[in-house]
Amino acid sequence: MTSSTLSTTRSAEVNLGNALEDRGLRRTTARTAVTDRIEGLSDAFTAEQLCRDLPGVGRATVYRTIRHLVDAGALCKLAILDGAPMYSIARIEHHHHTVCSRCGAVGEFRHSTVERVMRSLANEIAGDIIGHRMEIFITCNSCLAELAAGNSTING
Amino acid sequence: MTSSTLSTTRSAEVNLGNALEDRGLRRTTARTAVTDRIEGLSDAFTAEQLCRDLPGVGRATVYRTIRHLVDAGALCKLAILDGAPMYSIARIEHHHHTVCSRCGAVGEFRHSTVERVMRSLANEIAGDIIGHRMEIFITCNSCLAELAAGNSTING
DNA sequence: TACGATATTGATACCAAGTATCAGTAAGTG
DNA sequence: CACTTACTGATACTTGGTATCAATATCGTA
Repeated sequence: MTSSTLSTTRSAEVNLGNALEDRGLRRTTARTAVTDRIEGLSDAFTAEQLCRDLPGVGRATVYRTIRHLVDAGALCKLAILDGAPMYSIARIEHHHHTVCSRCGAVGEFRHSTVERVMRSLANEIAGDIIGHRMEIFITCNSCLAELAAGNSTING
Repeated sequence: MTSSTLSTTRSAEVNLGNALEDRGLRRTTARTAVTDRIEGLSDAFTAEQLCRDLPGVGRATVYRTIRHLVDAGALCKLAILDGAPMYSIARIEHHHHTVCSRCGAVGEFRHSTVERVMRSLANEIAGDIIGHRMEIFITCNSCLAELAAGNSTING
């Protein structure tokens, strides 16, 4: 649903099929079904969700394709505290995620200060920094709107 | 093994048993075994690890106790990208984690700039920020030392 | 365009992590 | 001590994901 307002650089150049081909993988109908589906999604997704959406493609193939895409750097894998990992198309080179804790919508953002902080932390951390991950938990705008509009949808 | 050099505020006041009692839970032998074991660990751990260490305590009880401790805020749960979530005693009020991607050692650190960045991000993110998580992936000092010392241990 | 080596598929079985169930047991109370 | 209630843990189950492997699709080449 809502994605972060900033840095939603939805570059048209994202092509998951090419990402696979670039790794020497064949362009098969099953893989195309998976990549097309992913490209059609606006939000982050789980592997199981994709399996449900593509009953014609075997579970193993869905999982394998996702793994290839992650290896290719075309998808990024998000560790979710409770529940299965989620994946989102890596449209932005290095970025972080917002996760709405009400509806689960995931957005991407980039903030140069975060990178600067990382560099300054290098002096204080024992060991070599090889990467980082940051997730910001939010209540997204559409959820805030729903909540403001009389909580009509929350009675489950 | 190695934990981050900074902010290892190993305050003696940490008592997981009390944390459970404060929530109205009984102080049973099984729970005491679990909390004692956790307090004896210097590193973050997984639930399965704890089960192996405590063959006298049922799996269900280990998992239940961990869940209670997390709910009580006495343990923090770390989402690991590949593998089971890890837990560490929440010694520091708000902190982040370093995870050695070679040996898995988890350290804690706190950095005021991170918090300041969060506040500045509030203006740029669509929605209400309700929390964040940051993990820094490192190669820890002891792994660096091992690597430097002729890679003798890496042949598995 | 047909051939054939090779990559891919997907049904199945499997594994690991974690939860629900529930009869039996332990804690705490009077 | 008796009794209520919380807790335990063996078991069975669920979920997320991977290994296997015979059958099949791809794609470079003749």
